[in-house]
Amino acid sequence: MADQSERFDAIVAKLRANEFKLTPQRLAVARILAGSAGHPSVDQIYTRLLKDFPTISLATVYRNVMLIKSLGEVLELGFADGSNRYDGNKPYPHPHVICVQCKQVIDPDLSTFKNMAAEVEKETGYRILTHRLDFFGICRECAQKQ
Amino acid sequence: MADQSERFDAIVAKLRANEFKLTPQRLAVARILAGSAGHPSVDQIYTRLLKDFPTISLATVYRNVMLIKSLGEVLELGFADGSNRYDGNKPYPHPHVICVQCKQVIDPDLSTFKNMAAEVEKETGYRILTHRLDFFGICRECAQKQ
DNA sequence: CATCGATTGGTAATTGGTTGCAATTGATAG
DNA sequence: CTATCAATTGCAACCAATTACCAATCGATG
Repeated sequence: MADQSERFDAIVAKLRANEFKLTPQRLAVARILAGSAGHPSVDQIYTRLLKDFPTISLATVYRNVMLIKSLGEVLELGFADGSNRYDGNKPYPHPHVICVQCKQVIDPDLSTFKNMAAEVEKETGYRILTHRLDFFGICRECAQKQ
Repeated sequence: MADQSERFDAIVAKLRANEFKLTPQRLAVARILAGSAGHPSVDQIYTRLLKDFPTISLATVYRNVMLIKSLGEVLELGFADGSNRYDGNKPYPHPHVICVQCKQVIDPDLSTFKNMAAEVEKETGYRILTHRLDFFGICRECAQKQ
C-alpha cells in the first residue's frame, strides 16, 4: 500500500493545481480516498464522514469522489450489480480479490501478472487502454463463519 | 473457438436432462449462444431472432438466456455500465478484449495467464470461485476510422 | 387425440444508484 | 460589516435494463 499521507498530499496538489476550493468536506473525502481502506463505496465514505460532518450530503460525497476521479487520482471499480468501489491509494489498474460474501476488496501481490497488456496488444492488434483483473472468492473469515 | 454444433448439442442435452421443453424459440436462443459470435447482448440476440420469429418477445429471450445460464451453459459478462454480454461457446471464465468504441468483444489467446487463481489462493487465503480478466482498448478497425 | 403444465407474448412495474435543481451556507475580499 | 459567489444541502426525479404478470398457446406424453 502506498503511503497514505503522500497520496493525500498528491490529491490536494491536484485540486490546488486545478483551482478547486479546498473545503473541509472535500478534504475529508480526499483523506478517506487516500487510505481507501477496504476500497470503500460512496455510501461507505458517506457513512464514515457522518461522524465528523453530521450534515454532509450524499450528493456532496458523490460530487467530490467524481471530481477527484476526473483528476485521475482515484480508481473506480464498477461491478455488474451496479456497485462501485473506489481506490485513491493506488489509482491505476491492478488486480483485486473480492469476497463475494462480505464484499471486502483487497489487493493481492501477484508476481506473474506482468506485461500482459503488451502481449494482448501483440496478439489482437488492439491498442489497450486499461484492464481489469478481479478474482471472486470467499475470504478466510467468511469461510470460518460457515 | 469451440465447435458450434457441439456446443449447441451440449446445451440441448442439458435442457433435455432437466426436462425443459424444447420450443423453437428456446432452441433458436441456444443456437445463437452456441456460436456467441461477438458475445451478444440479450437485445442483440432478440434482434437477430426477429428475422425468424417476428413475434418473439424480449421477455422470452431473457427467460431462455437466464435458463441456459442457470444450467451453467453460458458465461455472463456483466459490465459496470449495466450492459451484459453472453458467451455460450466458452461458458467458463477466460480473458476478454473489449473495444470501447464499437463494443466488440473478442477472446485473446494468452500464453501467460495460467494458474493465477492458484497463486492468488496461496497469497491471500481466499478460496477463489471465479475471475474476470478484461482488457479495454481500441480495435484495429476503430483505430483506422479516426 | 386429449390433457395439462410449461412456455410465450405484450406490457406495465420495478429498482436504487446517480443527477438536477432551488435554496442555503460559508469563506474571502474590500 | 457587507457583498459576492462558489460549494453544499436536501430532496425530487431520472433511467433503462430487467422482472412480474396473466391470458393465450404450445409441447410432450400415453
